[in-house]
Amino acid sequence: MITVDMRDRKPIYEQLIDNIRTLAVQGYLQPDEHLPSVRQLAADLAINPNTIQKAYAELERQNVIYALPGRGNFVSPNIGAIAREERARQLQTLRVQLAFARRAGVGREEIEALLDETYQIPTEERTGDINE
Amino acid sequence: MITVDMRDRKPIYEQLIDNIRTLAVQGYLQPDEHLPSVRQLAADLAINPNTIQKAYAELERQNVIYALPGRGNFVSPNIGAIAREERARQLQTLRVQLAFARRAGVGREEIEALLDETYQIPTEERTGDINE
Amino acid sequence: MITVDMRDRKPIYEQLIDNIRTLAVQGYLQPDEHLPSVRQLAADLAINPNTIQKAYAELERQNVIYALPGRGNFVSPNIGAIAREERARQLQTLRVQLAFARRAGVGREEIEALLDETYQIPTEERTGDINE
Amino acid sequence: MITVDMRDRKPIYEQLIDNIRTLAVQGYLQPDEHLPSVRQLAADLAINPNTIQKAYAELERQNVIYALPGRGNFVSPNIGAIAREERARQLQTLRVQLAFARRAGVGREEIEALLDETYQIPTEERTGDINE
DNA sequence: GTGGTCTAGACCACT
DNA sequence: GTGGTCTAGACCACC
Repeated sequence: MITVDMRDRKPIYEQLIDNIRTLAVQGYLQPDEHLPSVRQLAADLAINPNTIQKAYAELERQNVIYALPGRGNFVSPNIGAIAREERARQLQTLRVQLAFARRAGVGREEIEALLDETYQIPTEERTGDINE
Repeated sequence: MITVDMRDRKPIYEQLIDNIRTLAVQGYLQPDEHLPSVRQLAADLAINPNTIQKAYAELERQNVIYALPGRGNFVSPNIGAIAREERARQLQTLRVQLAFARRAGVGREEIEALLDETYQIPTEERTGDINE
Repeated sequence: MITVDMRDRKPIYEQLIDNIRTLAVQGYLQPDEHLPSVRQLAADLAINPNTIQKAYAELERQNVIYALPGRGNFVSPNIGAIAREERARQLQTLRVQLAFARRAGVGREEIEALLDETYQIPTEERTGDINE
Repeated sequence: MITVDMRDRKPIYEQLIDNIRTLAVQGYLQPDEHLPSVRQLAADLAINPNTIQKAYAELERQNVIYALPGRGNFVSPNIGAIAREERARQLQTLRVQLAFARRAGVGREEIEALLDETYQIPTEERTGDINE
């Protein structure tokens, strides 16, 4: 689901880019899937069509989508490879950052806590065995 | 204990910087503690004094140690505060990087594996007690 | 023009750092301008390449220049912003120091004299036109 | 005249120290001159006597004044020498700072402007010749 | 060719 | 003894 948060200080077109990119990279969008048209999405989100166009243009530049003039915008057929590259890069960066954090004296428990925070596991699920 | 690995492609002086910085930041070195002299450490590690000097100079620039010419090199008295700032900065960077990794589709299990790798839990301990 | 004074008690590499930094900050060096190679400058100034290398390394750490291994050393493209920040910082420090000096009983005439000394106005120019 | 500014974020006893030190160093107080008693000054400034005492104690430690128990506090007979040392030190520091500022690209006119600001010459006095 | 690292050996100023 | 600077000469990886 594509959404935007007007109160967020991040520009709307950046929210759109991150949003669609994440959906594509995480496999929620299929290769060559037809994306909503600029006008349609602008109407749905009550946003200026120019903003949508700006986001689509940047996504095309990133090879995440491609445009067929007069037909619409589609998810790149290479989206799988792009996703794999992105994953590998983030994983490598994370490996390095973990080493830095450990060297700075950060304990494993603290990182586990960050993980809980990042993956947003509600307290009920985590401590569910109390009531089972 | 200060050591260097000649086979490591990382420069010796960088190994020394990271090594001593970690010792100081993790509390193994006391504030104002007297470090081995340039010549002494060079002899102990079978390394040229210039290389030790290069490492000590950079550590002084980072405010991790301070030098009294004619007296020796000493752990900075502010080392505690420096360590805390470093920890906070690395933790914040890690939080951001974890969010990026998750958005790229990295699963929590993969990060747990990286954690095992980072904190160097021997394979025996990690898998042994599960099914035995 | 980059020069060094062997008779000066200030270390050669510090002279080089100050010298090049001043040239860059005052706009005599263009962003991304190619600096003399380590060996070339060493030959020109009749100085050991290691000393040049030490100066270049510190300038890179200060973000005044950047190195492309195998290509050479270049003036930082951000040199303009770096110069502006430096100027503002020095001006503020000077403002504080002037207040201290005045409180210590230093008169304005003495500071004017220091200014003449600092900006090296030849005696002829300074006194000549007053009574002539 | 000894004054304090309650709204200033600088501690009152530091204001007192700077204030009295400046008066002594600038020659407004004579060697061996009798300073107001702790109680008298406390009453005049509507300040706790302990604060006055703390300031007098620090000034005695700096050899700016000396205390005769039961008699009172007096300006040090060496105040002249102390003032000269202080002046010389501030002048030297200023000389160095001026060199730094010049190297950062600060022009002489800017420093002249700072001087006007520091020595607080009202515009009327400076441009007095307009109405003379 | 370039920057970057390391070694060996020397000298200085300071404690 | 200590840190700090400098030289001379070598080797590596990269372009």
